[in-house]
Amino acid sequence: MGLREQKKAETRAALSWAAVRLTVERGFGNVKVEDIAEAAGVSPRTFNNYFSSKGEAIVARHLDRSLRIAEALRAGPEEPLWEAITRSVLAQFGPDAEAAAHPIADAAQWTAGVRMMVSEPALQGEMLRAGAIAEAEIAAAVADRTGTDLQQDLYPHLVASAVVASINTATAHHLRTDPPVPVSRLLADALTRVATGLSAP
Amino acid sequence: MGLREQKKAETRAALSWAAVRLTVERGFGNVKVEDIAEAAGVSPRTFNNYFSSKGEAIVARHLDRSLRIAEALRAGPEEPLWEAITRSVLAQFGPDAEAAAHPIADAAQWTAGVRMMVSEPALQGEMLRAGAIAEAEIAAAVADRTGTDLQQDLYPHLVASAVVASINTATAHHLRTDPPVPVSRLLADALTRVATGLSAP
DNA sequence: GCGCAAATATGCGCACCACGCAAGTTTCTG
DNA sequence: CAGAAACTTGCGTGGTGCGCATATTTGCGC
Repeated sequence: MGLREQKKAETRAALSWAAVRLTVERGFGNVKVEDIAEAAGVSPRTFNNYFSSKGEAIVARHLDRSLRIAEALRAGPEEPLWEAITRSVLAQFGPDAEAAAHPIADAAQWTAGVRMMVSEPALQGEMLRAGAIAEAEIAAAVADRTGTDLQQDLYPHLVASAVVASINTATAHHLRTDPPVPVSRLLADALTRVATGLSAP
Repeated sequence: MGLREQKKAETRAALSWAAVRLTVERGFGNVKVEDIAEAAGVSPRTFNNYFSSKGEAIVARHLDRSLRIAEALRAGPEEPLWEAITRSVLAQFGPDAEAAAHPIADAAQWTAGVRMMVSEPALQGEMLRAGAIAEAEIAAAVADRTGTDLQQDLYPHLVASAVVASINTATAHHLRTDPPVPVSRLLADALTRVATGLSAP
């Protein structure tokens, strides 16, 4: 990667991280793009060269992580579909390498801020949209694995949307529970249930 | 219903319908709030008393329909869960009584406009958010039927999100196919697959 | 019928936002 | 090292969401 793309990726990451941090700390409505740009050491106008809205910046990390699921699905070995899916999903929700770069001082306060953030209507839409974008990639990967056709068959899209729905549900439940249940446990449970027909417990 | 609520519902419906029609005809970016308000015979400021954004107005009918699924689920007879779900969902996508009130002149042109509309990023988020709102109601209805706990159990949320995902996937596939496959057929297929474990076809 | 309280519609104003355009500045390439 | 390409920045504009004050309409008790 050249110096150019390097700096670009750094600026993007800095903007996205600043957007998340400030939103969690102050609330969505109390953060101006100007603040985010300043925190990332860049002009306000530049912000919109990277993201077309505050919400997009905040959700960028979630989107990246979701897209990595599709990557992992393509890269993995031959194995039954739902094993591959479970492996690919859990790999993105394990011990987070990024977490080390942004240490959280007060975990409880951070969680409270995150709860505020995800309850913001404007961000809910953006978050779900990120999932939908990843869903398209996942559907393509599933089509490859199963020999189905994206244009003609409902199946790969259905699987992909069920996977994304499982992720959304598991993370939402994680934020709902107190004390918090680990996301990986909830994810594994959700995917297993979906893969076996969602019969009443 | 008193005269007051009556008029309110009418205004709301008029605004939402105007928003959809104008957006389908001209494209999202070429419709101003002012236009929608004018088409509904109301002041621009009043628009924001009903909806807090253009997107919300456009998606209102979709939201209402989705909420009716939860209603139907509560109202229905005792029967196996997935039978009840399928019945409740299909009831909202049958011969549309609303369609009679708003006859479409050129079906092909309308479909093209709808395709433009759903490809608008801002509206995708709003659409998905409407689904998420209905999802909460559906989850509650499922919890009732299955004796599970919304706060503690993942199951009702998982079922609800899978149902909403099925609807989204089926309608998206409907818009993708040419000639169009009936939505009801796609919906029934999707729900059946989800209820039986999404094994490869 | 009648008048009062509550709900609703409207006008006005403000802060913010997304984005096009036209420089200025940095990085890549031969 | 020079020219091209990519990126950043400042400025201006149209549009939006919403708080606040006011006028109008509706519902309700008498």
